[in-house]
Amino acid sequence: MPTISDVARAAGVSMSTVSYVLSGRRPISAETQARVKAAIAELGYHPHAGARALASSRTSVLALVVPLRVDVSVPVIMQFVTAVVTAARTYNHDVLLLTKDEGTAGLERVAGATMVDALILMDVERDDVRIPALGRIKQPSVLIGFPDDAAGIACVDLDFAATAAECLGHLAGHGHTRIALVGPSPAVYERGTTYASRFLGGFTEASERLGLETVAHPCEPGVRGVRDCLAQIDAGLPGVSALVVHNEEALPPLLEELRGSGRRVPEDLSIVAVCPRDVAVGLPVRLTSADIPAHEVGTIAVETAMNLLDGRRTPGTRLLPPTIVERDSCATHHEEISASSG
Amino acid sequence: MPTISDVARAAGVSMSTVSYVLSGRRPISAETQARVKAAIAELGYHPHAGARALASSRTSVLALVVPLRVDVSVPVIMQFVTAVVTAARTYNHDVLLLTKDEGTAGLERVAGATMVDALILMDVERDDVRIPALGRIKQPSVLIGFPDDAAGIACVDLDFAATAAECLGHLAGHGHTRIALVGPSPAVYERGTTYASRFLGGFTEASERLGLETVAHPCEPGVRGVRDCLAQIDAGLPGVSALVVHNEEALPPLLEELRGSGRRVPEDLSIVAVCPRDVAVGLPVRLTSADIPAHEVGTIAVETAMNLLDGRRTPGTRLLPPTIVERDSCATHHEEISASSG
DNA sequence: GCCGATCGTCGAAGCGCTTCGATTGCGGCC
DNA sequence: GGCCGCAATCGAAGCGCTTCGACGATCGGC
Repeated sequence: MPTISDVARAAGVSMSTVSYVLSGRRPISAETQARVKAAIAELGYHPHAGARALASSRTSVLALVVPLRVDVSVPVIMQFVTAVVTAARTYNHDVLLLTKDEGTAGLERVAGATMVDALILMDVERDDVRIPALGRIKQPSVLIGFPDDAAGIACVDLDFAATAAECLGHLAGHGHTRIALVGPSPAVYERGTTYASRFLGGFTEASERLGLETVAHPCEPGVRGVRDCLAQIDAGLPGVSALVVHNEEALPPLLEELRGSGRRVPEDLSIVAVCPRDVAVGLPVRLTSADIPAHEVGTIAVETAMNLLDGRRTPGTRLLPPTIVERDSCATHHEEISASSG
Repeated sequence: MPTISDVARAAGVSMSTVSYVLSGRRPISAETQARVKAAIAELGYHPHAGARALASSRTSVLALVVPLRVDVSVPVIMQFVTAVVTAARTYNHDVLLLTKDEGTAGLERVAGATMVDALILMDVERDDVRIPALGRIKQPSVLIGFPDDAAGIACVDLDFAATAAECLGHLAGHGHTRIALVGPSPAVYERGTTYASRFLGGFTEASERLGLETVAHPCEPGVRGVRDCLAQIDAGLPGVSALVVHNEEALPPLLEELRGSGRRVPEDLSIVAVCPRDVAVGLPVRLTSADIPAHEVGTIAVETAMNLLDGRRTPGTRLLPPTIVERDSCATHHEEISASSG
């Protein structure tokens, strides 16, 4: 492994000149730059990350804390991860992968050891124990999600309240007045993952504002969960004509169950789902959906981290506006057609 | 951030003594150890990772190269990742996440910069360009998967050939003689991911050995892919009574399609799937399956990397034996019952 | 009662890099 | 024509840690 002084010797300059060519922090003449770069290429020189980190206290590594065994769909998590890693690379950073179940210890380890420049945390909970830990750390951090007290912390997420309102608005615009929410599994609410309650809050609020009749039920995973949830909905709101589904995992069994019981989508029941685009189009019925903009959220999280690193102040909170894409799961509702009761 | 010399001063010893307490490389008296540890705890000292890497040329970081947008199911990838991260932690290592689409550059970057101690690569292809790159790198590496020329490279994977044989054996044991393979999507074969061809090879070989009548077809993703694949199978092997499905993503639409066309599982058609346990039990019919031991593979990959780091020679290749778990998708076949033709 | 081993500890030399003065030419200005 | 200022480069001082050789003290053996 050649070192910077090998390069310097080969190029006939001093170590510091090589360093400045690499960092661009001081002007170096074009000819010298060329010689240095040639030497670097010829020797196959790579600066030693540890030495660099030691001297500059910059690591070019971002920590990403991902949830492991959670109730949120794995492909969605992976989309966030992909987005973060890709965005990080555009800033010449790599990503160190931590798991949420290491809790506070993982954060303190990588931060204390100066292994990373900044941290990005996914799956933030209402009263997340990791939030106070972030205060004890010298590196900046960005949350994907939203704790109860987001004061002074950079957060990025989809505006779930607005998304819920948008879904209801869309259905109301199609003449639906009796609408049910199929929510995430109860475990998600219990854990205090706030996207669930933010969505529910937006749903309730918009329901009142629009004068709709609605019910909301969480939905356990699996076929049985879906069946139970549908039963509760039918019992609580007879004649329901549309569903807002905020639960990716429930979608396949839900569609299957509806089909099995002879309810056609969208003729008998309209659906608006909240899910990534690809799951919306991958199902038997192409679903009208509010997109989960994982890529955008991940990218913004990294950008925010970089801004923080450069000392730029950034808006504490970024709530991305929802986008509803119309597909084949929403029909216009006419009162008489579905005047049934369950 | 306190440094080792702060700790030394606080404990009234020299820096080197602190270092030896931490590393255990030289004997230090119990009292001294106690004082040093107390000082460490009190000051909240964490060794600086960069400084440590510089002085010891050990980083305590493993690189993990994951495929991003591939045709292999995301949850399965995530299981490997989880296993690797968890196992790495038991060896006090962290994991740097690289994406396969960075290709050779990513490997060279992290290896050249001495950011990691060893590399673990997933989704290895027949003639993977990354293999030669590994030779130019000073760090050891472990493959999850199997290239054509595995000579001298540490590889870990499920024994897919044996798995295929086991699946056929299981079905043959239930009296089935006309069996079709629903393979991965054609893209997987084209990419040269060898697990597909190893499975197919094992399938063909066992089919002949057992005197079975079989066909094999790749299966495109989605409902249409499944439909086409089934049509081809019915045309090519009329009266087929069992399916071996080596394609997790196809399972849900496959079951749905069968149900839609009135073919019951297992009464009319038996199925053995190759997939992780949780997808096997999460479907409408609990599938008899050959497990994909992601956790075990990931763990062994990390162990192997650690052995390599410690200079221990390890068996170049680890092929894990298959395990078939019987569930509800396999029925005993009686000639007369399914004497139909398509 | 002396010698060599052994144990526990210290000091100092790096590891490879960044960065902050300092230094050297040079052209332009009064 | 001397001086100032700038552009381009160099030298050296660390950054925080590991590790090797050295050293004093203790101890058993003869």
